[in-house]
Amino acid sequence: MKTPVLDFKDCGTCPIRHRAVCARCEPDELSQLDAFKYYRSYEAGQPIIWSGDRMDFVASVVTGVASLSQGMEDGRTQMVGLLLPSDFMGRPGRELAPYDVTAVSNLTLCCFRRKPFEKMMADTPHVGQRLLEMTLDELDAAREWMVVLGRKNAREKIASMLAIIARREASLNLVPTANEFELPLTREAMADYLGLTLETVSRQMSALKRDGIIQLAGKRRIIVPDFDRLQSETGDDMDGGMVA
Amino acid sequence: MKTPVLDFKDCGTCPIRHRAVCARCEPDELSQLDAFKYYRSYEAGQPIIWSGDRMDFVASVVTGVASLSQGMEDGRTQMVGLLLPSDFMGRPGRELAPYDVTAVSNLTLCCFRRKPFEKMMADTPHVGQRLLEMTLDELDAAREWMVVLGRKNAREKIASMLAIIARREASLNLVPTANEFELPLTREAMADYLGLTLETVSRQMSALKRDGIIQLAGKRRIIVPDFDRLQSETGDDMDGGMVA
DNA sequence: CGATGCATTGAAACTTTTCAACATGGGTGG
DNA sequence: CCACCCATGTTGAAAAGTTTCAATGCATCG
Repeated sequence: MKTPVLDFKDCGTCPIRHRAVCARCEPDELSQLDAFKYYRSYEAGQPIIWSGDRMDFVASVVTGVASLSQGMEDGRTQMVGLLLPSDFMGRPGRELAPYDVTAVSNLTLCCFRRKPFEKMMADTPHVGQRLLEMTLDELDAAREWMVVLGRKNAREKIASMLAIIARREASLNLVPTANEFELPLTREAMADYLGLTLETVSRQMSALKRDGIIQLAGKRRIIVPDFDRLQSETGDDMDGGMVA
Repeated sequence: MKTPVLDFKDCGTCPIRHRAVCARCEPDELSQLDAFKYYRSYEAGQPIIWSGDRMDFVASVVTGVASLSQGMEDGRTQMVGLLLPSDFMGRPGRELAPYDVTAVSNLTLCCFRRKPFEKMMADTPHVGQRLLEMTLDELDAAREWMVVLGRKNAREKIASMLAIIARREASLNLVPTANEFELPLTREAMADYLGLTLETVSRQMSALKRDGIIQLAGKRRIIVPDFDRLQSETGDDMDGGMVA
């Protein structure tokens, strides 16, 4: 498999230009960023960072999906974040990575050397402001996920995950809901995301298929004939559910 | 019961002065804040905000404990945040509250009217910078909690909660670990925090007591004879566990 | 074509929940 | 002042849901 070599010399053609941490940068600020940015690509499954590693960069996900996960020493693993295009990785001011970061699918990052990025944040308030907005959104997402982990049963967990991925997929493509999409996770990754075993994930996927909530085309492509029906399996409030 | 009337005219005597969102404000900025701040107190158990309410203020917790929780319409509830002194409540730019907020213990808030606070954030970058730091810390805490919810068993969950509360208690009092502290939560609140039923919480508390990991003085006061022993019940790595 | 990695399915074991009864302990009103 | 009451907490036993262990299926890759 050949890793595609990216060559976005120009932020103007960047697919995440309007949603990433640089969303509100002016042309001169983009060229400032350009001075200390570089792209890196990873193949599906490759590790990007191990917990405890020194991290000299922060980055935006340009294409693909990455996971943040935390391991317990006896081997149990919990995914604590799923980074989709435009999401931000790393923390300004932090030397050591607190989580394992893995490329879930083929992935391209737009990396910024950490020190100059921190300097830019100090000098250019709206970069920090944008990062604050994004961090608050991530905190909301993390809290929504806490409800899934703490209070939903296995079927509701699976349905919730599918609904969330479908919605995010749709929002990237600027359509209301995606009724067909590629599931970027293995069964094991889903299990780590949902706090289940991979067998339970497999069983519940089969059950949702058997009940006609979803169809599978191959192992990874999901078809949702009726999004409301999927939504009603999540256990969430039908309408008011989403945060304002 | 009489609600104590607070009268911190002066930020100089404020117990959270050095940790809250205003930590890095200069005297002139504090007097700016003073123009649109006010204190409110609540008794243990009182609701502060219901999900969906209009929220015209943001606030710092001065004393006491508040909870953020999300309900599912069938009655299941998951606590998604526990706000201790110096923690920030509300989101600049957001009109409607996404969670129920409840005073867990007697509570005093230092409230700022939202609009002027937003203006101040725009004009005074370091307020936003401080809020970004605090939000990133909260995100870390939320992710740590996701591991607890997703991968730990009931005993580990209880031990984790006790260890975390003991540590936060200690850090407020500037001592390394608190080996005796007041547990501010009812069994039901603990259950909502941990994604368990209150019966399971009760059983595991009894088990930890039976095994000598903790002692109970009354219903709420917890004594931890050996903090390492408690820590070893959490399932976490002994030392490297804490994020850098 | 056999090996390897991922996924599915079954049955037994285990953990947590559910339902129900009982305990405790402060407060209130007789 | 005491009895009773209500909220909170504890404990037991059966039921339910999830995990564990084990076998099998299916596709891809060398």
